[in-house]
Amino acid sequence: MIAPSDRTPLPRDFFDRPVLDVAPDLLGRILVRSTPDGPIALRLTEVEAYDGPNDPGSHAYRGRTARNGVMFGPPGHVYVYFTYGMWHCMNLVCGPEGRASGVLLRAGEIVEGAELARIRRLSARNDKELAKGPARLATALGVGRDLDGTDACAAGETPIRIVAGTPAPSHQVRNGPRTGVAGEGGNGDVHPWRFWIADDPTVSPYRAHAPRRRRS
DNA sequence: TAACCGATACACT
DNA sequence: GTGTATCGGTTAT
Repeated sequence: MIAPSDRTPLPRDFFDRPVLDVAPDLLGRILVRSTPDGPIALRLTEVEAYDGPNDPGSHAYRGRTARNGVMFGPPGHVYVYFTYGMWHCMNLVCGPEGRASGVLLRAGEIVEGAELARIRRLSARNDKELAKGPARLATALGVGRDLDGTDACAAGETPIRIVAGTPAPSHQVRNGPRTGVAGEGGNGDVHPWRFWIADDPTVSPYRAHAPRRRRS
């Protein structure tokens, strides 16, 4: 169950900070997804920061487009993108409006509504896999492009909100190169902006960027 | 119009 | 644990 104190979304000020401050602070927080069938709550265990203007790994790096427009808007809103022609991934917009920074939600532990998540994640072999990976997380929560631009800080029965939860103590926070971003993880390791909770079984395995095989 | 992007499932070892 | 097949949307040309 969600405690009454957990019904209040984190304020917009929480997200209106440098993305590298927000990202680790999101670990241990609870994402509450309201669906017609009931709520699903997820404790965040792994995130990645993307800093629009400086960050070649960010969708916003090349400027504003129809797809990434939400990233350029006010903080505390949800940016959802479609990838691999099959899946969605979910981000939270951070920093001041126009900065186009965001945090990709990579993994978490379902703490309420697991029965609803299991229906969407039939291939998961156990509950730890329900949201282990960004597309799995979005699938488990039933998040698609229709939720792009949702305000996660709004009051009332919103589709998505982030509540305080129990922030991960800093001594349990680890960071390292981001998954699947070109140039990271090798000698470069220029952006060790993946943050996770140490030893948490729901954190996704690290995979270096796979070089593309030339199309024949 | 075509190149490019990228997370997962599953088969296999 | 490793290798491979899978796709539609986005962007630049």
